[in-house]
Amino acid sequence: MIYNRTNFCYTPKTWAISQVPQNLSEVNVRMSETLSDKEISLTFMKGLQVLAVFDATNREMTISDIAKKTKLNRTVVRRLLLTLEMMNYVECRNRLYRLTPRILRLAGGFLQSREIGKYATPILTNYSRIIRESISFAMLDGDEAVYVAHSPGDPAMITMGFTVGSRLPLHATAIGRTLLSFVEQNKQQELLKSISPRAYTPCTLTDKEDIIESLKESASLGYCLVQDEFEEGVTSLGVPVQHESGTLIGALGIVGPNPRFSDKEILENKKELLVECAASIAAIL
Amino acid sequence: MIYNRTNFCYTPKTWAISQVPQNLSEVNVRMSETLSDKEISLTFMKGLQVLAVFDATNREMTISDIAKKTKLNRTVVRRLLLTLEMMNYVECRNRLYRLTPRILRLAGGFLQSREIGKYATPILTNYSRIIRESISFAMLDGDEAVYVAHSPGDPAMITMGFTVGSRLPLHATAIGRTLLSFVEQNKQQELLKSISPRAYTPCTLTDKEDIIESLKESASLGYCLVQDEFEEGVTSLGVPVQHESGTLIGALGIVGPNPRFSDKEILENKKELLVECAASIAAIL
DNA sequence: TTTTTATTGTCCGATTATCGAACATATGAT
DNA sequence: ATCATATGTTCGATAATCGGACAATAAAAA
Repeated sequence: MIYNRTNFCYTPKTWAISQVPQNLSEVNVRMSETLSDKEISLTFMKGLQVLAVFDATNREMTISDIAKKTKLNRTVVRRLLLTLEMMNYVECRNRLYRLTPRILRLAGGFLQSREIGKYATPILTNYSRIIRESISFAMLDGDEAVYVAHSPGDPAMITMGFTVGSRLPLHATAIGRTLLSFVEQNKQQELLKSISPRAYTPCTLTDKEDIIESLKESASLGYCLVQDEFEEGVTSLGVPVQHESGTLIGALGIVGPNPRFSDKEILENKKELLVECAASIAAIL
Repeated sequence: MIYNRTNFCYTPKTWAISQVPQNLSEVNVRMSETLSDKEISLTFMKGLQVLAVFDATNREMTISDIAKKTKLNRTVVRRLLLTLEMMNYVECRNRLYRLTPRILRLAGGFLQSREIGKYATPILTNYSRIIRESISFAMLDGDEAVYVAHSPGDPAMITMGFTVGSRLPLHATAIGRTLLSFVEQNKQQELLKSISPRAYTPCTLTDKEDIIESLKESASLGYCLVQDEFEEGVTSLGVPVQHESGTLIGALGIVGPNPRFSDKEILENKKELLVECAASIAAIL
């Protein structure tokens, strides 16, 4: 007998409530109310947590790293990583685990859907030629805007590193504020409650009243212009992509140094083209 | 007492071996040999299977659809889908489940990694301006080439619907054959064994000897040119992206109607620029 | 080198989360 | 109305997961 388990302690599903949703704001509140806890698969949740810790800044991690970040038991993380490795979603090079291109298979169904992959992207590219700006198509995900399609225009512009999958705050960017402005009212209320507006620059609107004011303005104008609020010297323009019914699908945005947007006429022209582009995309969705 | 379980039968882990890897060729053979089956998490595997059935052609499905496709028990699929729904990775609109933008969080760590998102994409865009062609960056995943970055050049070109996450066969495309040609020898052998070359057009090389011949030619030339083999009237050009050490990272490719590649000089020029682009990308990886 | 520290690998009993047949119900087509 | 199909729900059986404990290994410090 080698193992001497004196104070063996099996802590049961307590963590299931306290720990699984990485940040509570992300979990749809209505869901957690209606869905009873036993209807869900805890192991799968943990696995998804493990996958989700790989982000832009954490590209490769050790088992322990991931265990710390996810607050999961190390041996559990290990088993999940081995599972991922066996399925070729991750690879391990001297103890550092990283995602493989196989991971795109999980998102592939979304990215390559007819709507986005096949139709939206070409339209974006088309208009980016006309407007001579890099156009992004973002959708609402929790309290963030997510780029789901992107037409790189000016190479200098995308050096900021925004690509498909990039996430932006809703309150400080034009594309985000557009989403916030044109989303259905009750969702807007909910989001406004949940977000805590961080000041990216001294210009960032952090007071919720101010933000609401800006949203109202955008709603009446049909577009949103944000200057210096996410990055100083940078202006962004956003327009909504809506169904005929008015329901929000997403938003288009262009970004550039302030001077590009200073001329009223040019701005107006860009806006109109962007609106046209949004209509084209809405039409095929 | 309502329930009358006469012939209750609990079929245990038999499926774990027989059914989990959706197609066996995809599972790294060495893995399944070294990794014992109890070191992996079966529930997580099933969850990943469920996510993976969402692809370009199956964008929204019912629980039963997914159960059939994954060959998993319906109630199991249901539980997994509810888990995904609770975590906002899928949404359900009148019984049809579909992926949400949240899914990009799983792939985000890959797409936005410094290498690909921040550096590679701008370089691609840059060179696509110079070459005046849409350039794609693909990596090897199993027996397919996966687009991990893409610079849409000519809008007409990408109407084919290839975007990030798209998958191409290795044997019938230039970018795929480039990967196959420049990958390490034993991996090449392995892949050649596993693939069964489908004839996409009458021109497609389906005889493995012929393919090997073509691979050798590409290896000596340093690039790969494939005409009419994936789609008639279409030519594609591929060059490898390699570390200084020679290890393959991925491949760049451009695609277009045959006439674009017919002029020897223009072709040579495009090739050289593409090689240059590949070197730039290799340098920052 | 040796010591220390951190990370990883492995074991295996305890126990719970998962499984899935069975039944009930809802939906939709003919 | 009838049939067919999809979904919701239950609950006992049990197999998969959990995780503390220890060993082995690697990395860092003395």
